[in-house]
Amino acid sequence: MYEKKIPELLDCGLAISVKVIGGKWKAWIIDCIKRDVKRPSAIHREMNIVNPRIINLHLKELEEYGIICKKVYAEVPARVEYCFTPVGESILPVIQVLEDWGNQHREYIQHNQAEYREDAVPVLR
Amino acid sequence: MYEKKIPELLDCGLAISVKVIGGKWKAWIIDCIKRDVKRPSAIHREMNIVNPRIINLHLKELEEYGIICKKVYAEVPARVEYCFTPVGESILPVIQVLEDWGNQHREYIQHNQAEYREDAVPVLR
DNA sequence: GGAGACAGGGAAAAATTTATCCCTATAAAA
DNA sequence: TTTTATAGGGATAAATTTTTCCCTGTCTCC
Repeated sequence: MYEKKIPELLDCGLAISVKVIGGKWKAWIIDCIKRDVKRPSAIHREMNIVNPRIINLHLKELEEYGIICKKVYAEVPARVEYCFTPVGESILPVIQVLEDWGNQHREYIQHNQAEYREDAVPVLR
Repeated sequence: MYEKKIPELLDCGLAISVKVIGGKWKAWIIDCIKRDVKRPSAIHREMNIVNPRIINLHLKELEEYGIICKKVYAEVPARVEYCFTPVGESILPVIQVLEDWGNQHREYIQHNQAEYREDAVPVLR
């Protein structure tokens, strides 16, 4: 387990939010659970381009934050399911807002970035 | 300038949004500009715990995405100001949503994380 | 002339996150 | 008995982001 050398600044609400949903694959994972793909193996199957190890790390992180809840059933082989906590439910509409904004401006942003040239910045008088 | 070795996946809107606001200090920078702290030197003064170099990198990134617009005035010494583009304006309420959610659940999340213990996960029958 | 404010960036190191590889272990099915 | 599915993690490497250090200039003020 990696130990941070520089303490995080979590004084602002946005830092908290970004910490929760900012990981590379967290959004996808959350989306899986939202669609009832809630067992580790099922999530791994759907997110087959992502290393399962990473998915597990993200799941554990979300669990630590209290966004998702891990249920271990006493079956053999063990069955595990993740579901949202109430706070986890409450972040879903927030994610939807981000999703919508991103979809609405994807082209603009990608176009800008592709076309960007330092020398194009105009000098005003 | 660092060149990515693995192409980004920007197929989902959330990935776009996180890309735009996900940098370590972007939120603070955006907040500065929102409060009319828009000159590099002024931003550097306010964000004095952050290395100016980093702030400049983030500013350039936001400019590339078309979130902020750089104005260079033909004065000596050169005066530079950043302001929002229309798309930049449109992300402000999104950030507010994140800010609000984070503030609302900061304690819960930090408490959970502090208390988290693997062995506390119950086994269901 | 020297100090400080202004805007900016290269090179390299450090920190952090993500990825790969290869293990453990149990039980059902082939 | 070997394979497959389940869940999971250690060690290490690679990729990425963030940080530090130290430069370049111009102009104003003392």
